Amino acid sequence: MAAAPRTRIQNEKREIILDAALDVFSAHGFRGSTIDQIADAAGMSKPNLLYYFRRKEDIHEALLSRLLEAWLAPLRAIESTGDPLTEIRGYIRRKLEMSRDYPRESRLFANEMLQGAPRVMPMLEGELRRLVDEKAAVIRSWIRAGRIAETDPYHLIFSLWATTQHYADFDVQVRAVLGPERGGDQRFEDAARFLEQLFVGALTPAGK
Amino acid sequence: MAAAPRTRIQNEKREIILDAALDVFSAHGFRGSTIDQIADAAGMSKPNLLYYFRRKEDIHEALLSRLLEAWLAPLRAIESTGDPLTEIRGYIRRKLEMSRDYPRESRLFANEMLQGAPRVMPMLEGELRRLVDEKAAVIRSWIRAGRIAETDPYHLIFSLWATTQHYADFDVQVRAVLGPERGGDQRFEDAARFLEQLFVGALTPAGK
DNA sequence: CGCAAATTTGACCGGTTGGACAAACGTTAG
DNA sequence: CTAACGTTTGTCCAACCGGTCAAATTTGCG
Repeated sequence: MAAAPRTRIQNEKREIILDAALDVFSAHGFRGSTIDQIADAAGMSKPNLLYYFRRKEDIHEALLSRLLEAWLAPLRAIESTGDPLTEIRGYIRRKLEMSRDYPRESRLFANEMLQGAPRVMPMLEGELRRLVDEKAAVIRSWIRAGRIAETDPYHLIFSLWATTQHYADFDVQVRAVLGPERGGDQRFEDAARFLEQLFVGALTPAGK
Repeated sequence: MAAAPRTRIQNEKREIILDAALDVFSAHGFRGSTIDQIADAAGMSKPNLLYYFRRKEDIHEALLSRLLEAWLAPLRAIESTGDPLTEIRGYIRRKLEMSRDYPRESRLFANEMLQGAPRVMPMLEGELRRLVDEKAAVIRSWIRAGRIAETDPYHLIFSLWATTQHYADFDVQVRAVLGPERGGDQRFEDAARFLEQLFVGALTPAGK
């Protein structure tokens, strides 16, 4: 495996291309995007772009593999040794920050899911599944210890994903419904407050 | 407005085309789908398909307008006169049934959102926004009457949408994580149980 | 049946798309 | 300075795409 040596310009231009491609792919999906669109957005000619990435799919692949790393990080950060409700609140906050700061990445992932995950299926069935199994076991141990209410750990995780990613993937809808006055930047703070209340409220054990 | 008279064959074939197009559009989005793909899936030649729908966009438009009606119905069905927690449980059940029985429609809508809602923006800012405002007022009246806990009605609605639609839009991921044994049909029953617990648990007023 | 209207098909068209290629242009290290 | 290497561009191509059209076929009705 000889590592391809990269020049300074190569590193810069590849970064510009990936950023432009993220715009395009996250909005139109792989098939719905064209190399010309990406080249335009990157401010270069199509042949020039193809000098840095030989095929359209190479760009998409680079984006996805980079995304998947960042995708699992917040879940991995949940510690079995911490206070359960604090850990979950922290997870909500991290995922919500990702929706606010990296909405295009979230939409790229959503696009991949809608298409049936043709390119990331092995990762879903492998790495992701193992990680979720592991964290589900942690949640179950919290339940057994009476530190959170009895609940289905898998569907709890799905709900955390769904509610937080919603603010990136369905951003247009959220903003349209809230209107200009309530749809400003503070919608993420409102969401954080609401979601912490929702999950903490439902997970606080009956005793307390 | 002269209603275009339709023959029996026209009604049947248009239905077949719309069904095939729903398959294709919901997986690849508008730009990522081709007339040939749809014609193939519908079992007819491209010119034949274009005899029933003159333009690709006409098919997409027909699907969307049909979808939007069904989309608002469950929310509309929430009655201010009913028992709050029963109404919300019913809403969860109806939305979850839609995710189970009409996942392609959900994905078509999700695709439209990811693309920035170019074709349904007026509906989001008009009809949808008005309806959500109306139901948010209902929820607020429940809160004022002390029948459910204090909460943000808009983000509550977003969470209900997100959690229920997740089982259609991210179906691949849900099935991959649950695996073959737990990812069978009963995942919707498990989800219903979990979500009712989640929202009822968080919304039950402090007194009770 | 027999005929008009509805349906289906194959051939075709102009524009777009992903990608190849060689020539021109820049950069940089000796 | 200059040769070698890295970068950029214009041109080109075959496949694909949305859509047209006229001819052929089928259907429904008196």
